[in-house]
Amino acid sequence: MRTRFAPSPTGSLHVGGLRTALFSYLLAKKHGGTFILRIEDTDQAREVQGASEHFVRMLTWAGMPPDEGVMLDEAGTLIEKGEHGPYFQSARLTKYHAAVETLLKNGHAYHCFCTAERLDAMRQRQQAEKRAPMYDRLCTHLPKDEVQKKIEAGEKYVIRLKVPDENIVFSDEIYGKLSFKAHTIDDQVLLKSDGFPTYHLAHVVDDHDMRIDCVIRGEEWLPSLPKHLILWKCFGWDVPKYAHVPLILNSDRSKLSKRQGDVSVEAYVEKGYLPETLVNFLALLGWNPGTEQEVFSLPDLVNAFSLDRVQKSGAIFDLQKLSWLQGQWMRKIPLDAFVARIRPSVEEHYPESKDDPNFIKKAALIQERVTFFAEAPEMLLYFYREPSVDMEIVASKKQKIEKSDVPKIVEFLKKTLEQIPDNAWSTEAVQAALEAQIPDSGFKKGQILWPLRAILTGREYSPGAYEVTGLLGKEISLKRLKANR
RNA sequence: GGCCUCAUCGUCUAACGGUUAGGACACAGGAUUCUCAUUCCUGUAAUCGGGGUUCGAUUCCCCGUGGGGCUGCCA
Repeated sequence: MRTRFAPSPTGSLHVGGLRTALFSYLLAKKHGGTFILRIEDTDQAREVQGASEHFVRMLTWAGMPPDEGVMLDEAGTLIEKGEHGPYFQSARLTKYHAAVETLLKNGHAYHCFCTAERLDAMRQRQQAEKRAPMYDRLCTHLPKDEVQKKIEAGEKYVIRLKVPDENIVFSDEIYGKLSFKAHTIDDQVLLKSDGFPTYHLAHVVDDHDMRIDCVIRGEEWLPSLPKHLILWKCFGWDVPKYAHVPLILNSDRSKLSKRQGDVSVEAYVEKGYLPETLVNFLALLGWNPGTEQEVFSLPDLVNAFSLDRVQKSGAIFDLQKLSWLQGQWMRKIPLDAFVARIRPSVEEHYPESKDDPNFIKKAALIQERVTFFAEAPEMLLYFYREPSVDMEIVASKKQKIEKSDVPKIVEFLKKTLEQIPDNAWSTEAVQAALEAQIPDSGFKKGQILWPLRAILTGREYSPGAYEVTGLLGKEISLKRLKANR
């Protein structure tokens, strides 16, 4: 099974593009096949420098680097690998020209010398008459010698497909039976006047050359499918399977666009989403496993994926579910990997954390409270810096603590904690000591633990009082208590 | 306008003629707990409308309605 992802290097990778790539990747891997990256750079005007490299980087980030076609070598330079290249369409011009020659020779295509002005006027007229804008085939009737004369005179021309008069019926892997009426299909331009092919020609020639078994692309291509089918037939080549994937939508159900949020994969990378999160989320957007499992790693997906469980209708990109999945994946990360990921930024904020023997324990406390790695330094602040403590927070009304009680509570905490020997200090020891003494203190557990936590962290919300006290150590804990008598 | 296409809770979706229409996110309650987060339990919430076919339609067919895509010498 050979599949491909074939983006146009006109900008950064779109989340919809990544999902199309994901489905292609999954289908290939499901069958032990090959996932190919081809670059469709036939529009010179719209090309963006560095886009191809960017695609490879994003695919690699997501865990699905191409097996064949355009990729990066160890040194990070863009290379092509594979027997069916070149994999940049701009390097395949002779192949397209040869294909066009066959079409011309067999009468499936013709030269068209119509100017942009004439075409514009024609379309306007058709619109005004409430007819579908289509090429009127003026140049189909040009005699051969006149065509020759015009070419020799240096007149600009394009090559158009001569659409035969027969209806098209086809079965898409996702949509099922599809039908198109012959007279609604336009004589598509195949070769532009600059000598470059249009998408339509290049797609068919390349997917044939590259032995693609299943073409997976966005639903927006559905209306031009009949043109492609006609081309396969004109060339006499076996038609691959086609799977058109439904669109990803904005919350107002329009095609996902930049105005309403982030559409580039890079934006999600920068925000700190894990590749696992985005891949998992995108897979579930339009596909379901048929079971109640929701959390899938890439290998899980390879195992479970099939095209027949892909949805036909577009799906709204739901940030809330994405965020929930991020939480799921954050908590799934092994502790040592989590530590490795937050370590650099934490050390940058608090250089002393580098020599902290309890760093791992502190990291463990925040792992289930963190959505993005970048939150870690802020969440660990009170371990490495003196927090400013607000008496309004310490004397919490919700915990039924009066300001006048605070000195007594602090006194109790000091007395109890001081009893713990320096070398026996630990979360467990703190817990044992406090729980043994609280019943006789005249206060409830919450009236004791809330102020302790608030004084040590300066915050309303944080990991538990025992854990914080245990990890902060006896000296600092008592120092902060004394400062807030 | 024309062509193609889609349609189940707010959102993502399951149910390929017979279910009290299921799950997840979100939301609301509750449990656990010193707070937050996590976890667990409970609840609110959907088959676009109208015709057929059938003993029986979410499911099959037709017609509406609504949405989306395409309608470029862009992809």
